[in-house]
Amino acid sequence: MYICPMYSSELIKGTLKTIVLKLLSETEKMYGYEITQKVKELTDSKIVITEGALYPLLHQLEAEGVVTTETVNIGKRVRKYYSLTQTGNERAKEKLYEFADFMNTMNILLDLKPGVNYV
Amino acid sequence: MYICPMYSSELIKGTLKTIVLKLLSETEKMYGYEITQKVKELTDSKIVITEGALYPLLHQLEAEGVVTTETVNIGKRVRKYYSLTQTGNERAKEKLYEFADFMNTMNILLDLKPGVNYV
DNA sequence: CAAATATACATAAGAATATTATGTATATGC
DNA sequence: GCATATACATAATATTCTTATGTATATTTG
Repeated sequence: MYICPMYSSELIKGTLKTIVLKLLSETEKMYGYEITQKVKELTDSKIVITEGALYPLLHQLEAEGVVTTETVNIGKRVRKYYSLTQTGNERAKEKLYEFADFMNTMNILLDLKPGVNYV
Repeated sequence: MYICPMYSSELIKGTLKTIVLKLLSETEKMYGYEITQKVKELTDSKIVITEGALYPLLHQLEAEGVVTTETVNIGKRVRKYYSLTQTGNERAKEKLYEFADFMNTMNILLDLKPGVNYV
């Protein structure tokens, strides 16, 4: 289920966890498929999360106690909701802060104009 | 030669090529060690490029015709200068444009205020 | 002047994170 | 009825980086 992402995959690498934590931090609970669709929608299909990357990450976050799960039956199908724990909320803030700082550093390094559209 | 980088390495992943191409695009020629020092200096040691990552990348870029090399003897030591080819200059522009666009997308996705300091 | 640190290259083993492919199954639109 | 969408999962592979190691010369400092 690969739909030509706009960016060379290198760039997206490493941002997935930050994206997932951010979305969960503002929506109480979300299920995997929902996350992929939300990201696709918000980025106009520029970033497309693959299942092979997302599900293992979610499982890892659960094992770390960052998220808890709740399985709901939708008709005969199963849906697995993820929500942040208290630890998860802190982790989300840390990750967002780190990313913002990283972007500042990259702006300086690459000499991009902060502010307006970088494009 | 690992000097605790400020960011979790995940984030830096994928940006190395962009950084190197950017530096080479504004300095005619640079050698590997010089690149590591310049990045350290410009980022206040927040981003530290390791040799194990840099040298293989430079070799790859040369193999792709993105850079050409010039070996200079400094005393009894060898220094290998890298400079962008014409193809390399275009590649650098593409990479920078892509990265700027990626940052915009991430700003929207993560709901960070564009403009001022993201921190 | 000896030892530590800095300069300068290179590569190999291993870890982390993603892609691609595959599998299973139900639901919906045409 | 068939294609597409929803919804999960995992395994094989690829990519990119860290860590470690190796070689060698130059400079600083106690």
